[in-house]
Amino acid sequence: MIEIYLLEALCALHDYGTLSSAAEQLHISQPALSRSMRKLEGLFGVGLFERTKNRITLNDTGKMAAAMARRVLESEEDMIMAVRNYDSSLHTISAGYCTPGPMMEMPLHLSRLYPKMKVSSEMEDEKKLIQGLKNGKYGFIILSASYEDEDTFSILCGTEALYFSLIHAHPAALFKEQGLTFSQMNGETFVMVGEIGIWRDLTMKMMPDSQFVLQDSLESLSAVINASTLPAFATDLTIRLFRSREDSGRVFIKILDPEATLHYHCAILKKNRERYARLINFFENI
Amino acid sequence: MIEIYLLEALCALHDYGTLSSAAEQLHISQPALSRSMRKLEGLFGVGLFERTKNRITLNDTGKMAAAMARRVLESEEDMIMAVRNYDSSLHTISAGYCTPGPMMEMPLHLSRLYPKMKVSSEMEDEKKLIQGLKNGKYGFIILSASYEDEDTFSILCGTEALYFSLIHAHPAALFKEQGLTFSQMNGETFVMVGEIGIWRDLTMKMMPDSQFVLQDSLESLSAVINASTLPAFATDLTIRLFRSREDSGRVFIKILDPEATLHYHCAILKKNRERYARLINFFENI
DNA sequence: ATCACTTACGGGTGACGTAAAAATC
DNA sequence: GATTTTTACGTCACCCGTAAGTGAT
Repeated sequence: MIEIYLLEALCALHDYGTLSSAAEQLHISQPALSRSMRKLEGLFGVGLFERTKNRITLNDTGKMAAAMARRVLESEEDMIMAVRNYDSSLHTISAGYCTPGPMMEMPLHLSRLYPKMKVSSEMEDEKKLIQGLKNGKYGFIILSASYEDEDTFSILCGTEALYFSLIHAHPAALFKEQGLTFSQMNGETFVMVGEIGIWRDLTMKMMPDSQFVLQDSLESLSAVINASTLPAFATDLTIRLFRSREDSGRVFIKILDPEATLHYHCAILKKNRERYARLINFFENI
Repeated sequence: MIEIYLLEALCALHDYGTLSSAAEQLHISQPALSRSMRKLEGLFGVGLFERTKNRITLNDTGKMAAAMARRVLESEEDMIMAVRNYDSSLHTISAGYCTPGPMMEMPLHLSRLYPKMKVSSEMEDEKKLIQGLKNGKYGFIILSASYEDEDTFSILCGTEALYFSLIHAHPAALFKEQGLTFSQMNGETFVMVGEIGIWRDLTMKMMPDSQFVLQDSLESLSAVINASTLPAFATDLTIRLFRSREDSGRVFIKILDPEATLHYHCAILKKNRERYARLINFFENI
């Protein structure tokens, strides 16, 4: 068989036209490349070059061989990447989420449950999550409702309750103990992160008269929240995760509407039940 | 990049299951193969094997890598064959013929006109010849009639006249000087080769009441002809080519019908006119 | 004179084989 | 004890680089 380095050399010669420049490109000496080309002709058993005394050019066969060699090189490159990706996929748990809360929380649990696995997280709308679960993109997905079909089962895996985040001076801050409803705050202007999954549709639907100032990321959000007096949102989960960072002058008031509490369900393909046994067991013992 | 010999080693291990038997198959020592597999893992940057103390097996990634490696090897093999075939095609003149006469005669001329070229000859019906000319299978074709279209031109390149070949004792042998017509021999039984292209359709059409004893090859035909008293066929061309071999007791009588003389035309793609200039010139000077 | 390819020669990397050890069946 | 893999070590092939030579621009 013909070794790869010879094919690479042939392609380099095809690309750069002369032995010298191709050799430079390949980081080898020019005589070495000259020898390789001779060797290549021997292995093919076919003439590939027109040689004059101080010039070597690819003949028709040589050009054709270079073109085909490039395809072989590409196919090898593809193979290497495919193998690496496959190996990587065997060592990573890919999860899809409908909201940022679980997406922030789950990797902590996963890295404890599967110490040797890498974790990859992604937020998408629920339709794409289900699609990705079925085509293998995700190992499991976190939805806001149960999902079952012939290939798929799901289990309840937690809840997340929405809160208003208000400055103490806000009139509604008085409702701290008793809670508020969406309708009571309808019409106010809120600060909100763009990437909050289904929360966004929910709040817009429940408070159709409100305006929402969107922020790109959680970082800029907390800056704006701290600097502004506008109401914002939090959830029990984010309050717990970030409480230590900033108790700074905001009061969190539970939203009483049942829609304000999401019941998360983890959906997994039935054929993968075994692989995610530890995760399932973890959810069942919450 | 990963060299081919490593991929071959991986595939051998996949096929034979153990290092020892794979090494034997590859004609290398077993430790050498062991090292190669370690090197391969290094190059992929990925584990490919499950190793116990005295057993090595491909893991999932390894099996997948072996499968993909095999495809790379096949693609390289294909490339090598394609290059060799392409080179060969550049150095051979492929011709298609409608009858055996020119097919026997032309290679002699061709090897003189194109001393460095190989010659490949084939007999087919005229429809397939034209098809083959257009798709590049043939460099030129010899037809029994002129053929011209937007891509193709043809030139008259010779004639071949059909003769009856009779034993001297045959009554019709008396017509030696004056010739015979198909109708005069219609009804007789002839010995005939199977592979004579359009001659066969012609004789059957012109002598619908005759029977034709078919022989596989020219060799068996001449044996049968010599041993038998049945009439047979010859042409000016075959008489000239084989006369030296056997003047043996047969008389050749020209067939007078105009259909018995074929006017051969050589068809060539217009784009190849330059390439076949010597051949065209040869035909024009006959 | 410079550039480009080839030939010639010496050196080093690395792939190989042999031998031996370790472990499993 | 037979088989299989790994480790260790010495050898050899082969690919490489330097240097010199030839011919063309």
